[in-house]
Amino acid sequence: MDEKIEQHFLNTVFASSGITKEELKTIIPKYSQVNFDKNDYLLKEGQVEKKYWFLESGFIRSYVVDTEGNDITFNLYGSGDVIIDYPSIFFFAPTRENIQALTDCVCWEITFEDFQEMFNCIPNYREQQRGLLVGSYFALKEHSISLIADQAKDRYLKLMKDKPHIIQNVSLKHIATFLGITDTSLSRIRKEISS
Amino acid sequence: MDEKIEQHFLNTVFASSGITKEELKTIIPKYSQVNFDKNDYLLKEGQVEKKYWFLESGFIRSYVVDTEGNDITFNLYGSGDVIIDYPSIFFFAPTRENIQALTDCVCWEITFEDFQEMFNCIPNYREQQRGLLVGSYFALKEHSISLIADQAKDRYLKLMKDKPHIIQNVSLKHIATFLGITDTSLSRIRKEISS
DNA sequence: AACTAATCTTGTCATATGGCAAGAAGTGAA
DNA sequence: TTCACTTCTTGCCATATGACAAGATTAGTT
Repeated sequence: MDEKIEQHFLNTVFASSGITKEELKTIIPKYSQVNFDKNDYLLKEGQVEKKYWFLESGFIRSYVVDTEGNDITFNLYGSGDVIIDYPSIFFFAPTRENIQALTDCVCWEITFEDFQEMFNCIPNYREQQRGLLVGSYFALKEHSISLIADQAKDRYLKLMKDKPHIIQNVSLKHIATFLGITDTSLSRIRKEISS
Repeated sequence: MDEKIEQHFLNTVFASSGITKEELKTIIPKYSQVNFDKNDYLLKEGQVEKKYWFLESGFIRSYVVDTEGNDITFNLYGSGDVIIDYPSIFFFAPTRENIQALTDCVCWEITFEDFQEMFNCIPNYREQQRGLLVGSYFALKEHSISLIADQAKDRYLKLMKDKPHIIQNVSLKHIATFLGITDTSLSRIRKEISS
């Protein structure tokens, strides 16, 4: 059992937090592994999310379709990322996002109930989760600011720096809408950078 | 006492929900009136928000200063809006926003503790708050999508439709950064629309 | 009223990005 | 392999928006 926990993907997730090995024995069993095939949906618009996920391997994107029918990538996820839709999970609201696997994926799922219970009872877990969730919220906020303040090229360079594995594994058109530009423009930006 | 409650600004806020008069007698006393002068800060970057507000009258903006020193308006608030910073209040994280009164303001403040207690104990309150908070979160999300998918002119028209009082009372430069454009461009958009 | 500062408008020009379409390259299926 | 399909690149041109600077207008202060 101990060895099993030590090898566990979630062990690496919780590694740099103050969570003890004893606590891990309580925490890790609350997570269950879920595998998604390429193109599977984790969540579809209108559903209520009652759980959230850690992505161990694979790539996932969330997107919305706006009133004019544009498919816009709202977020891109790679190994180690948390996949969560806040209003859905915290306020039981039907989501407006679609979350879809871009490749085969291995995820670790936890229900909101289990999350809440541990959040209340295990201070180290609380601290770790707090940091994680805040981080993921801020990333979205900063991306939104970047759409206003930065050039497309700078946004691309930032993404390259922060999430190189995304750049290498997600198709250009999805990255483009995430960055708020067309695939044509992104292709040109790539060319410019490579020279 | 009853009359006092009926005239109350918060009464109008809760009016269209299923909240009963009896419940209002519990709820309203948890809110306290706070007045801000023009230019006062409700929250400064780095602080932890332990409460949130309803804005009865006046105008407020939240902004961030990005790495290049640009002042970017993140949100604009008018009468009836909720002023809240999610990660700060739900995860006790230091905020990255500055929230500042643009005019003298009358606000109604509630602590997170009181909010939580009533959220748990009063189902009608829970429903009402859920709708409110989800709405305010979605508005930000849709704004972010609009920055990608829509022309600046369309964003302006949308704001004009949704929050005409903001257009009329907030300075052009703040509206411009909120819409993700320069004040020069917004001035031209206004001219174009008026003709 | 007079003065200063802030806000808004307008002109000229530069440039980032989009729209469209053709071709190239890569991918998957039979 | 071959064929269809998607993805990516590239060219040409249009256009939305920005940068900068000069006035005009408005608001705030003494």
